[in-house]
Amino acid sequence: MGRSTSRLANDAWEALLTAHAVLIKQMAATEVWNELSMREYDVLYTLSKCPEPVRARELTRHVLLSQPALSRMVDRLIGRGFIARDPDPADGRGVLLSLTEPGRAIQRRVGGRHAVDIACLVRDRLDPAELRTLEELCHKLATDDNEETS
Amino acid sequence: MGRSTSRLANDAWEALLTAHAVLIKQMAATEVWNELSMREYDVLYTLSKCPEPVRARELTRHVLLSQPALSRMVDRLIGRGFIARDPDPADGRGVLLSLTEPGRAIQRRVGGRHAVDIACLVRDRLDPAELRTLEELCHKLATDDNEETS
DNA sequence: TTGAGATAGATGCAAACGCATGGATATACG
DNA sequence: CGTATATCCATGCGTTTGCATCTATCTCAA
Repeated sequence: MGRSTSRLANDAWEALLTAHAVLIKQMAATEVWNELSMREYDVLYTLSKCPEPVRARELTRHVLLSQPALSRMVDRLIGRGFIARDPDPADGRGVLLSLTEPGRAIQRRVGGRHAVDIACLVRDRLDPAELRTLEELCHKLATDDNEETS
Repeated sequence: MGRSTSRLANDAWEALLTAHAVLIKQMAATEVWNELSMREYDVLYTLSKCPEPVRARELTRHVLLSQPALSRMVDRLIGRGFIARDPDPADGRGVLLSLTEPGRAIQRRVGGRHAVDIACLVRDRLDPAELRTLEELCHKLATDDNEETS
């Protein structure tokens, strides 16, 4: 008590930032990322959760990359045969991105190994109830107010 | 209920990752970063919390940058007059980094504006009790087990 | 229908990154 | 004391990033 709401918000954000940095560093140190960098995995993982092909613009919103950076990363992932890019029949400007079978396979393989690391790093520090609470709070935090009306 | 602990851990981590990405993107879109990029601010902010000069190695641990990337960022920040680099009298290999007065000034200025953004983005979504809980859970998460014995 | 403005994605280019490595100093051990 | 090994930071180099900009397409109003 005594801390203003603003101070509380900043302290919580800094704690989240620190937790993110610490865990990312520890995860980056594992042997999981030999065939796929974390950023590349992030793109494939996001795609893997989309039942249908997605617009590149949509992907940019969910991945921490600028639009040109994503565009070129897509080029590279296409070159490696992991994703496909097709014109959007509903919008001549847009492209639709989707995982190929090899792309889905490598995402599953890397994702499986990564999930083990996550569990090892997180399980020792938070119990199930805390994990659920953290998940709920982060979901609230991630609520994009401009996205609700869609 | 029904989700295994591993599943819980992965879901919580994904939620944290998403919250981080969403908020970072929204913060990056503000006018705060004209004179200092977020990564540069991160370095200056970390330095600002150190009462004494810090070793570069120590800074690398707290900032999400590789050692060479930090080394060069330090070069640039020195060139702009924001930080100072001196040899460590206790260890001929090491360097000690510290904020200069202009560096402290710009960190305070940018930090002040940034804090307003943080408060605006976070306050609407979590109440004070939730903020405190989130901070506590993130602190637990960030506990580096290899750092306790120092 | 057409012309102005908005939006999607690609590309040129300089800046910044990570990996591998090098030179210098500290530490451990015979 | 001397040599092997580890640690710290800087630098070479190829890759990736972000900013600005370009082209193409869509939207909407006159």
